[in-house]
Amino acid sequence: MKQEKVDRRVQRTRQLLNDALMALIAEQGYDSITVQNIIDQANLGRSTFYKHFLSKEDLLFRGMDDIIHGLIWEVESPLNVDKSIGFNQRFLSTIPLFRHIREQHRLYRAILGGHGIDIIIKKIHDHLCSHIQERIERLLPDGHTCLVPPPVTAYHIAGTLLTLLTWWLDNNRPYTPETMDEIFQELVMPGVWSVLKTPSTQG
Amino acid sequence: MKQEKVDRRVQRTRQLLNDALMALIAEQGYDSITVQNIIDQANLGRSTFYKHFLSKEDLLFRGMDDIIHGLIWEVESPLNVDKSIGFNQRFLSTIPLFRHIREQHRLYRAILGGHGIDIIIKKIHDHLCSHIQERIERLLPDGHTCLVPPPVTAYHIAGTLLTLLTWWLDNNRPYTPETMDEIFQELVMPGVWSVLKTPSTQG
DNA sequence: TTCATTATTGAACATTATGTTCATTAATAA
DNA sequence: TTATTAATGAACATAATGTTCAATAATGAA
Repeated sequence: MKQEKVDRRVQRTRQLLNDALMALIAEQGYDSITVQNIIDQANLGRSTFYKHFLSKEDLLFRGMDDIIHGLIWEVESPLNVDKSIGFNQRFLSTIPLFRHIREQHRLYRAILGGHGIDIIIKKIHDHLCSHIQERIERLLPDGHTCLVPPPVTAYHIAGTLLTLLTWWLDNNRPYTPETMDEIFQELVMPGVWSVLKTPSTQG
Repeated sequence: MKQEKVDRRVQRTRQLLNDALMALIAEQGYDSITVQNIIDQANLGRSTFYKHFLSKEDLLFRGMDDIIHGLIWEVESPLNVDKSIGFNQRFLSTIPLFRHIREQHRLYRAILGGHGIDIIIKKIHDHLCSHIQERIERLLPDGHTCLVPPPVTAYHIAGTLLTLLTWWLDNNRPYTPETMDEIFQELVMPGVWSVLKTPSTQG
């Protein structure tokens, strides 16, 4: 039902600019990139760039949805969702996530690592947060109160995931995705179960 | 034993520039600050700025040691160090840390919050890391192997601390430092004890 | 194929911030 | 008091941003 017929040239130009940006990010990081670099890489005219985007930030923002959806999909993928999940079952497998990141580790290292891209990290964190919060709420019995409010717990889990990912990328991925998942389960989940199981009034 | 006699004018100028930067960071965040803003705020000439610093980054880098030492001191403070600490005692109280941050929350929010300053966050994380790693090693029996290597665990703890701090600052500090410490102990420490107590070969 | 429409091009331009230079003025230490 | 050193501010060079416009090329629809 799509009636948006975008001119072939427009599609091509946007694609070229987006690819150019991603290539440059993976190559030299984000901060030092200039509009000139981008149009050189894409081999397009200066005015063409500004016909389509306001700035390199604008190009980044509109392109990052692809990256983020690709990443979130790995967390949300049907294989990871178990509707009958309970307190003693696995809450979240991070194996697909680590595998996905490994496949494009140069790009993800530029985004998450050492001098990462703030705004994307924040967006990824936001998405992870709301997804994890949903999982927590789906899992809690009605009227159950926790020692720590679920939004804080979700924020914490998303944060630890990003921290482990960052460490992994900055240290050249010394462990397999499977091992990283084990580390996540052992290091993060005990505290999470602890605050989810324990109501404010100890019981 | 200090034989460095720095000209009064030099001290004054550097102090003014540093104060100006901190005030601007707390007021409008770091990214949008220009050298012009800084010298306007400090009420100094343009060439004076470049006599002392190479760029606003340079000014930030040389000034941030004060911030970082102020913060790290709260974690390392004698009250927090217990040489006889053992597996079942408190590993780290974060109360002084949250109190310290609360005192300068505008500055710290600009540094750690929403659009924080990457390079400082990284530096703080590095310092926390090595401090926490020392604590872990001081605490482990000789020859004890852990399920997760202590450097990873230290990296994780430092990350969670910064995550909780960031959440706290970005949400206008809804809880007391004491409550935040409780959250830290309940959410983070169970996993940490779990991986420290458990050797690679389960025992 | 034709042709009106729309996108790309590149050069020129205005603007803004950076970083340097230097002669003049002012503050400092001794 | 005085030699030394710092601050000043205006002028300048540089580099990146973002805009404009007339000429050219690609596109889609008939």
